Amino acid sequence: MTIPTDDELATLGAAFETFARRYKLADALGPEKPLNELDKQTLLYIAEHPRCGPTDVARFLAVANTTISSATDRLVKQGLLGRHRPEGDRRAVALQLTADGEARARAYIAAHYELYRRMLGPLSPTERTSFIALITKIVHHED
Amino acid sequence: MTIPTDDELATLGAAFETFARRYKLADALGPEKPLNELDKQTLLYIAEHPRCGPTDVARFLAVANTTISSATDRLVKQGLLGRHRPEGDRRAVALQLTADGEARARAYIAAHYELYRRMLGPLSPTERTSFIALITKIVHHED
DNA sequence: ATTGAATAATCCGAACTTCGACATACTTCC
DNA sequence: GGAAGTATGTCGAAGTTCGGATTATTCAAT
Repeated sequence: MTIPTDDELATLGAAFETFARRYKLADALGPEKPLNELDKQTLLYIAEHPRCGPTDVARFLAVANTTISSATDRLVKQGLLGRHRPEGDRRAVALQLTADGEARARAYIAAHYELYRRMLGPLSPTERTSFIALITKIVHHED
Repeated sequence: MTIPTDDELATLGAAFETFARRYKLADALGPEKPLNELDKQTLLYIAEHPRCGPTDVARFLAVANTTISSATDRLVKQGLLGRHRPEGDRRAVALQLTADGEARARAYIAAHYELYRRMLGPLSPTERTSFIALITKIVHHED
């Protein structure tokens, strides 16, 4: 493999910094008070993994179990999440979003999509396809 | 402007999520205790803007002034940063990294570069150039 | 069947972080 | 000289994360 030049790396780094700074979710979606980052990630994970347990979330987000316990507490308190004891294993807890929680998750996803649209805006359709292909290639590579 | 398809957006979103999760700085650089995110950003900003003031940092990082006050306190306490009263305006404070601070900043930058190298690894030289050009185009666009 | 280890989740308290209100020191502008 | 404005810091309240104990349940092995 040829080695990227320092120049290339510097350009990429500068681009990423601006990227991260500019394309930030404006989390003032409505009258509801915004969730902190962990709670948002938790909400989104549960949206995609209904009836998962706190430990699954903790592993995925790489935080302590007790931290997820706090996060789910906050989400329950805000009426976005329900905790249920499944029949099979009564030690466990199955997390599931309420209707409000689902709506909130959908709103976040919509906001993400809007962000992606803005990102892709400056690119032509060909460039867009190319960009998506390249980043997908980067991500799909195991290392 | 043609509109990106939902499919494209979904692919891009999935890629970004994996991207953010995978390419995360392992901040265990050495025997020193790792800096928290804000302190790291502060360190890097000061590295690039020597003799800047706390308010500059606060504006750039979009946090309260007192928060930067705490962050610089921590950095000073760890011997990475010095505060000086400039002659011109004695209300102000000029922030400047110590030798240790500079070394630490260089280490972070090196770690970033290493990360970028790993990212670009799966791409051919042509693809690499293309990717960097595309992301630069996205970022340079005013919207 | 019983007991002991393993597992899922939570409670509790310590440490840390962020930030708003207020305070302090200095500068600038009449 | 004094009022108003600017740069920064102090202090305390509120919120967050996490390790260590605790509770409840399941599993495994006798």
